[in-house]
Amino acid sequence: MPDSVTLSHVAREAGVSPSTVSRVINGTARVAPEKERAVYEAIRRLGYQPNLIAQGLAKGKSMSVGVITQDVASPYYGEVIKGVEEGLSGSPYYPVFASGHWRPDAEREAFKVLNGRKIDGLIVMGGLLPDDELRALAGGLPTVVLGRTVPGLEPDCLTVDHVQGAYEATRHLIDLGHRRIAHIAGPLYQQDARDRLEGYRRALADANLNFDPRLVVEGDYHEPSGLMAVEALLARGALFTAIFSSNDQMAYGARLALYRRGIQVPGEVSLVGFDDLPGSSYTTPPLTTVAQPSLEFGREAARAILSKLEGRPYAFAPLANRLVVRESTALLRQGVR
Amino acid sequence: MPDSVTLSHVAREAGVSPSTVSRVINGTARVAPEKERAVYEAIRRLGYQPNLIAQGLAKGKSMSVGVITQDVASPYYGEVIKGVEEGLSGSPYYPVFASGHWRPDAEREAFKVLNGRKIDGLIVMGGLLPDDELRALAGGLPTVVLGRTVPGLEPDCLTVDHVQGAYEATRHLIDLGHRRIAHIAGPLYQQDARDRLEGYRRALADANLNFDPRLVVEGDYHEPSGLMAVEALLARGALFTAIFSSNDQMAYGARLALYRRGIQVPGEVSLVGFDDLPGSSYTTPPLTTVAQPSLEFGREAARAILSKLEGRPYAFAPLANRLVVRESTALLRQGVR
DNA sequence: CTGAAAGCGCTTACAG
DNA sequence: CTGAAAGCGCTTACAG
Repeated sequence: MPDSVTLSHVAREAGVSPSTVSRVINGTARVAPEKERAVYEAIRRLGYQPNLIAQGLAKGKSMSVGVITQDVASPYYGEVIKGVEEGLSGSPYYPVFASGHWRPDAEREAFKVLNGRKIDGLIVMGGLLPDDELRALAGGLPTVVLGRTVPGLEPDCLTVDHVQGAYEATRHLIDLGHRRIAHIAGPLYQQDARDRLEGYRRALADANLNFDPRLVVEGDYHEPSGLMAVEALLARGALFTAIFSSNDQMAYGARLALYRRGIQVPGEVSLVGFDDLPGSSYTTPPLTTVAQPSLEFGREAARAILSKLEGRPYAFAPLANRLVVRESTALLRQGVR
Repeated sequence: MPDSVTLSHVAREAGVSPSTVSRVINGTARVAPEKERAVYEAIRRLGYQPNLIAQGLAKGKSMSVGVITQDVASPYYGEVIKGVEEGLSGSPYYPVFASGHWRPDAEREAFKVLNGRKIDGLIVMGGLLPDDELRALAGGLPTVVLGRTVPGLEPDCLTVDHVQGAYEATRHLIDLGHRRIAHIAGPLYQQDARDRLEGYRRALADANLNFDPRLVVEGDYHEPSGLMAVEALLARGALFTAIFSSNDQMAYGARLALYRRGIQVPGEVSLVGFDDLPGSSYTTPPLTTVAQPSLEFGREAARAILSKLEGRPYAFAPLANRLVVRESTALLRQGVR
């Protein structure tokens, strides 16, 4: 932190008191036009920039909002983070990130750090912190929770309906004539993974198709688990003509497993993902998937926290997933498998 | 910022002066064992957490390092950011991110914000800020520049040798028998894109192959431009049996263009990328590419800035790209194209 | 070893 | 409209 020009310097330069300088900067009280001009002039001349740290201490707020994310390098969270960044830009608030790495203790640690930095608000993206701890946090701080619904905290929770998204994906496969549809589930300790499994089951049920547990394998949302899931399915002799993967990354893995086995997509097996990652329109073939409004998700979270910070309650805009049909799904060809 | 327990509360509770509490917290002077114990006890009982903002103001340092990144949601930067995060964790310093979006004015703005937050050090990832501005920044603040070399600032700049990486990629293709190798370049206003083009040219020259400008197309490092590049190549009737793409994302685009035309990879055209994004081992076929040590890149930056913050000079550990041969490249088949 | 005091750079009642 | 003063929560010479 190099020595820098302070408010007092500006005051001296402008021939007014520090209080006055503060007032013109914050527009917090009427100031004589000449003085105002003098202050602005001095600011310009000195290249003065307010010390946000000092401001924070004096005002009792740091003008920052903490964001607990799980993995900055994940393509999905990357988009959400970007949305938060965009949503906050232009406001006086600044995001400060901390990673939970999907470990409750890391999340607690992240919160402690953020708390020490006196954040004014908190955005929690998913995570595994128990509901009651989340409620405690939200009790002490304006909070927005992304991707999970915490009982008692509903108005602060923003989620997208994954059941519906998964339902549509499965329905799409059924409409194409598929009857034996495998599902690569996400880690079932996560709400969204359970929801997507549920959507899959409902679509089957509504089409009078039996749910066959031998057709579902649990993965961990990463590519290798998608590959292993297909291997597992094949190893157990499961018959299927389509796969609904709980996210795109696992679908990539599944795609590769199929490729290695020489199984055509979508010729022999149709494949649907979930998330619509940026790369999914560039897989071969381009992946049919459920698009999540991840950028908008982040923006919406930013808007919500901004409102709350100003003491206004906020009603989330409804956000919906939507199926994007590309080229990895096709009509069931009779006689295959 | 909810009302919280302050140092004075702890002092009162422990029956000592605030100074003493500060001293035991910071281990900044010897304190009588009983008092020390009393203080710790009080801290525990009250759940006290130091206010980093106030500490920052008093100490004249904020214990934070600013990180100017270009795009948080890019898969490549995501990894680097993660590396920085990891490298800083465990230290008392905390990263604060700001995005430059590859626009000099946005970078300036980002720096202003960070400056207002009184960061103690700065990590600049790439970007388009003119060299002299970067030198000015580095003059006022411990700085580490990633991915570009600024004249006069060499000891603060960490780069990987892209010329060498591109050379190896091209060489690999040549070794496979390819003679007509197309190159999809990155945006040539970026140093790394120019370096990779240079590596391509050198490898050709060393193999006594002519450089054919009709075989190179400039893209923008994103998928669509890779697709368009192949279209352009095809449209101009260029003959090639291999493509070296300046990054993986454009290679994905190229792959799709080839797929659409029914051109086999690697049967008819071999394809090499650069970056080794997490998804590249899961494309079909898995992509041969030049692996960048992106995570390590970020960690190294963190180590460097930490050293500098403690006043110790730092010599960067050498970081190298390495070719990862997967399945998108194959021996030239005679008679094709 | 330890406390009282001053100070970090701001803001904000309080007077006028 | 405007200045002097107190205060935000810490740290750190300065005395003792």
